[in-house]
Amino acid sequence: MNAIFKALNDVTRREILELLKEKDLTAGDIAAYFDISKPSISHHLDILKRADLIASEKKGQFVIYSINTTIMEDILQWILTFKK
Amino acid sequence: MNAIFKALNDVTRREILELLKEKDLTAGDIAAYFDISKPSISHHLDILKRADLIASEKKGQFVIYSINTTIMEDILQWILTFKK
DNA sequence: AAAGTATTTAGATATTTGTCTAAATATACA
DNA sequence: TGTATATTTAGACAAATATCTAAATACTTT
Repeated sequence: MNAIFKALNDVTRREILELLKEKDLTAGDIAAYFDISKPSISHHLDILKRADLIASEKKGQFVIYSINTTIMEDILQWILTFKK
Repeated sequence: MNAIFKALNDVTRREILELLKEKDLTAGDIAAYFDISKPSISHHLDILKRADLIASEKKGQFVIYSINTTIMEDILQWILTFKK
C-alpha cells in the first residue's frame, strides 16, 4: 500500500497514468508530453513500476509502457473499507 | 486531488484514518496510539484536515476529530476512471 | 565497425517532509 | 486567581524527493 500511495503522490506520475490509460506508450512518447527531462521521467516510470501500477516491455530499442489496472483494485478495496 | 494523495502518503496518517473509522477521538486519544510526539500528531491531523479527510470540533479543552468519508468518494471516482 | 537513436544510471542539488523540543494558547478546576 | 491539562504553533534538523546534466548501455542502421 505504501508504494502505491507514494507513487500516486505526484502530479506528473498521475498524469502518466492518465496517458497510459488511453494507450501504451514508449518512454520517449511519455517524456514528450512533459516539460521535464527524460531522466526525470524515467525515474517517475521506475517509481510507478515498483508500485506495479505500470509494466514495461522492451521492443527493439524502445521500451513500451502499459498500465496495470489490477493494482487499482487494491486501492479501491482500501477506500471501500471507509465507505460504510 | 493533490492534497488528498499527499495526506494519504503516510502510514501514520492512514492509521489515524483507520482509528477514526471506528469512532471519533480527541487529539490526545489519537496521539496515545502512536509512539510519536503530540506536536507531530497535531501536524498529521492538520494535513488530514486540509485534505478534508477529517473534521474537528472543539469540546471544552478537548478537540474531537472525526472522519469525513464523503471525500473518499472523490478518490473512488478517480480510481474508477482506470478500471476496465 | 561506426554513428545515431532510445533509455537508464550516476551523482549533485534545492525543496519538501516528518520529526523533535520548547513555548504559546485555551480551557478547567480548586 | 493560580495551577493543571489539552492542543497547537514555532523553529530546527535530518531524511526523502524531484529535478537536472553528464555519462553509460542497448539497439539500429549505414
